[in-house]
This record gives sequence, C-alpha cells and structure tokens, in this order.
Amino acid sequence: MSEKKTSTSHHSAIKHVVSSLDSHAGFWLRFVSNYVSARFEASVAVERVSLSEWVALRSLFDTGASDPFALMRELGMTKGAVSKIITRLEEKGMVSRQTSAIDKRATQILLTATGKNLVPRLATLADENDALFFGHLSDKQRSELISVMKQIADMHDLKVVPVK
Amino acid sequence: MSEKKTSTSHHSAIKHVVSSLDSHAGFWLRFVSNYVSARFEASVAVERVSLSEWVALRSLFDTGASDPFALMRELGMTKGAVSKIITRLEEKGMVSRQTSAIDKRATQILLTATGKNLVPRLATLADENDALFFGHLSDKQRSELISVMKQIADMHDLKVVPVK
DNA sequence: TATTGTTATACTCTATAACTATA
DNA sequence: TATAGTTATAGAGTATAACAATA
Repeated sequence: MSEKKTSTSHHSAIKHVVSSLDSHAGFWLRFVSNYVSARFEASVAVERVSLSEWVALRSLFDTGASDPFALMRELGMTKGAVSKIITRLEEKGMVSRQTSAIDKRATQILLTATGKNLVPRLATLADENDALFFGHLSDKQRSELISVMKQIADMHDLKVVPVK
Repeated sequence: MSEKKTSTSHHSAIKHVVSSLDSHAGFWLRFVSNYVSARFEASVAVERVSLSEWVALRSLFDTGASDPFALMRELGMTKGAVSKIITRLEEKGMVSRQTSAIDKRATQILLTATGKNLVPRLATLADENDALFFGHLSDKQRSELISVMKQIADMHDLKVVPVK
C-alpha cells in the first residue's frame, strides 16, 4: 500500500494541511470490508441470491418463520423494500407467503424446501469467504478485531444488520 | 450485542448446522464500516457532496489537476460513471473541465476556488467522523487495527479506493 | 381510525454500449 | 483504426407515499 502522508495544498496562497484519506481507520475498514462483501456478493449471486436476500433467508432459517415487520428490523429497510425482497424470493421459489388465520392483514413468511436446502449451502460460502480474508489471522488477532468492532457497535448502539 | 451461537435447523428432518452470521469477522467489519461511512456520507451531504464526489475532490486536491482516466483508477469506476461525477461537480461549481491543447480529445479537470476551499472543510469532517468512532481506541489498538487491514489489502492485492 | 402489507412512482448510482471528435 | 470522453439506455436497489384490506 502507498504511504501517503499529510498533503499540503500546492495551488493556493494559503496552505491548507489536510490529513490523508488513508490515515483514517474508517478508510481501511471500508477498504477491506467492501472487498469482503463484494466477493461474497459475487459468490451468492451464483445461486441467484443478493446480499439483502441472503440476510432475509438467513433470518428466516434461524426463526423458522417470520413476518415482514421482523424482517424490516433485521434488514433495516422500509416495509415497501422488504415486500419487494419477499416477492423476489417467492418468485425464485425460496419462500412462500401465508396469510395469518388470526389477523388476515398479517403475513407469515416461510422458507420452502428449496430455501431450506439453500441456506446451509450459502452459509458454507460465507464461511469460506471469511476464511479467505481472515483465516490467516491468529486466534488472538481475530478475537481482538471482533472485540474492537463489537465495542464500537455497543458504544454507538448500532443495531441493524447492515446490508448495503 | 446479541450472542447468537451456531444455529441448528428446526424444520427439517436432517439437521443442518449453520454458523451464525456474527461469528464472521467480515460481518463485524461490514457492520461497523457501513455505519462509519453512512455517517460521513450524511455529514458531507450538508455540503452537497456524495461519497464518490468526495473521493474525486480529494484526489484532485492532492494532484492539483487530473484527468478522467486517473480518476477512473482512483474511483474504480467506468469512464461513463466518472464523466457523470465530473459533470455533477462542474454543475456545483467545484471543478472545471479544460480541453488539452496538445491532444484535443483529452480533458484536464481542475478544482475551482470553491472546490479548493471546500476540500479542507470536508477533510475536517472526515477527521471528526473517524475520531467519533475510533478516537477511544488506544494508539496500540488503532495501529494494530490499521495494520491488520493493510495486511489483508496487501495479501489480496486490493488497490482501488472503495466508494460504495 | 389505525394497522398490515402491496404497489406506483421517483430517485440515486453505476454498468454497458453506442456515439462523437480527435489522433 | 484506436483513443478520449460523452451520452443514451437499462438495471439494481431503496425511499416515499398512495392505496386496499382488515381490525
């Protein structure tokens, strides 16, 4: 990696000292994170699944069934966006909608057999992707990294699973 | 943060053991990184600048002037996308286009006075944003974090400034 | 009236590819 | 023909808000 240092404007009478982009921890986090996500996105795309669809499927797998409101929380999206994601998954035969008998406004979302079989396969891809980028770290390094991230998440009360 | 452990499918005859989302380092990186970026995006939006526009402005500030091809490399985008970003910045009076005298096909992109004044202000926002999320870390923790990220970037030959 | 969910519309961002001008 | 850059088109993804059905 290049080692850009603080840069000084060379086109102005007044010198503005501006810290370099890559002096920020946030820069490096985004740099790596975007690659990790992009590669995973490409690997699940082979199974015709997008990142947000994966998070939805994963959530449904854990809970057995769910409703759009729960998915809104998981995905951090509006109900309109969630509705479209469910429709896409339905069209691919991975989930089905079922109107609640108790409250006919409410919908239950269920994984189909196809969806149930798919999730473990995608989870394996997630494992492999993580190993590719972080597998070389020592246990201590990995747990320190995760611990620092969790600490920041706690400090700022970050809650929604990030999709984008 | 929740401490989800390995989950076991409870709706299938065969039990699929699937590692939890948040057992992955990549999950936590994305989790934090997306918040850090989203907050910075919101803070530069006050100055009518998007993330990709910021990277372009920052690059132009460092180099004094540039051409679309150099920006393509910096931004990791196609020439069409870069052309549009330049047009947007031009419309906001932050950069100007100038046809090269030597090769009339080529364009130089220059920061205007407005653009030159803007970059240090945005850089301050970047500093503040980074401090907000990573300022509490010890010097050792911060440098260890950055060092791990740089190591991964080197290993996988990651090169383009990530924008999205 | 309030709530659940869908749908219509619009917007941002970017890729692809056709196109113009210059070399 | 090749290259620099623009523009037309399309697609993904999401928000907003209008809407229908149910409570």
